[in-house]
Amino acid sequence: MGVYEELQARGLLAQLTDPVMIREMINEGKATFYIGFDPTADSLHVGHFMALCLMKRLQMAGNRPIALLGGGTGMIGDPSGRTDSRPMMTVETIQHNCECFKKQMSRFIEFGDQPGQAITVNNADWLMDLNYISMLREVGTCFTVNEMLAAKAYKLRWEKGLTFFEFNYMIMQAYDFYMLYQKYGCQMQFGGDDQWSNMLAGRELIRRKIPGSNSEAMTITLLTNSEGNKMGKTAKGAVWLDPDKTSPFDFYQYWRNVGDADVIKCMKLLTFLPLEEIAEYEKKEGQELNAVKEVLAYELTKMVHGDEEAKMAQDGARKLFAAGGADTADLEAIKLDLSTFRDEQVDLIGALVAAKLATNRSDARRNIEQGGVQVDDEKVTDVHAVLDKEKLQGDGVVLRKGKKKFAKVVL
RNA sequence: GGGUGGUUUCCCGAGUGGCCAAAGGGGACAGACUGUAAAUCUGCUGGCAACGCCUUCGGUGGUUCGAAUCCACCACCACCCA
Repeated sequence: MGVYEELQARGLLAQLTDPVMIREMINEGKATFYIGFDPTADSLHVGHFMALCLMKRLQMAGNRPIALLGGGTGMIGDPSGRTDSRPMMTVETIQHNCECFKKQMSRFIEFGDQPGQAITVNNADWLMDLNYISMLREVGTCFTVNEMLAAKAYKLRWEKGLTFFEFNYMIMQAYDFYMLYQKYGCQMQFGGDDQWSNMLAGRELIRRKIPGSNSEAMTITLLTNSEGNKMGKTAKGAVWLDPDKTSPFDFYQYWRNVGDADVIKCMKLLTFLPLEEIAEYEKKEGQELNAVKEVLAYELTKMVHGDEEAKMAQDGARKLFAAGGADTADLEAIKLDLSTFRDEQVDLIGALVAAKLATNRSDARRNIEQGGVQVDDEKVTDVHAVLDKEKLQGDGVVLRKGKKKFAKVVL
């Protein structure tokens, strides 16, 4: 089975310009391809991770990846598939984010000068110095506004408006492909499915500028759950790959808690587990799926944070959610500052806030009133409850809010 | 450049002088049921030393016993016409 077939079997392929051609190119393992990453934040997230995995898969098949950092396109911001325009970033932020991306990427992809090794390029190198008039004459003539407006990716913007500024994004990305084609013989561009319009524009540009040229584009499925919503997002924001932004434990938990309907899909799309193994998991039903979710969470955490962190996250989670009560012995204790409490009394409300289990005192009070708070496995419903000082000075007290939030506090 | 409409709590969105900490929905959080899932049902959702007090309805100033609501100016946004 070639890479192409593997990708297909995993359900990764979304849209392709020429399936036969692409299949031949990537299976043979001699292709040079690129994937673009705009530095929209100081850490990669799950969506990027999928793209990196694709890179890795293709690299393992012998192809040469180019990771394109969008130091130039980041100056604009891709409006594709978005309802709102992106906030404008300063040059410093963009540079900083590019650095962060680079660092994280090198954990997954092998970069270097040897054949088969990946390279990074930054489109700021050619986009920033473009001259408006010569750009219009050189590239602007290759596109009609009619065509550009027809792009599905802008549909969401009909209501809220699309600025001319953002409208140009497509041209910039097209220009990237054109540049990489010339400089590196890069014949293929891959990316998320929301990039399709932009990728086609690039292909179009190459076709018009370079007679006899041939370039292809392919998109991979966006990671959505069974309800059609984007995965990798929580109420607090994205699930980041940076351990300082999303701890390995939270990362693990995110995948441990995916819906039943999404486990197998995630496994196929995100892990490198062999398809035969996944086929076995696919037979599981109901409660048995919990074991499959553990495998998924472990695998992903291992890839992103390493073996050790993955084991720790798994152990921690198992202990916390063990039947017959949580094992909280290993919880890291949070030291309380007595001077922040009144009358030298550690009230439960204050302790919950100090342990960050509640955002403020009102929130803590509500949770207590609703029976969501436990102190050392005892439900407490008295909002005026005070914690035992001797215990606090000894082993500490374990606070629990809801089913999944624990904290240990000591004095 | 001209015209019209708008800016409300995390988001959407009601509210056009007191009964407004502000309907309804979404989301979040908690409870029940469970499998650390989903669905469903219930509660809850500005803050505080909490049957009370304090701060909020784009900004500033004003009218009034009383303003999210009325007036003036400013800022921003949307749509239509050019």
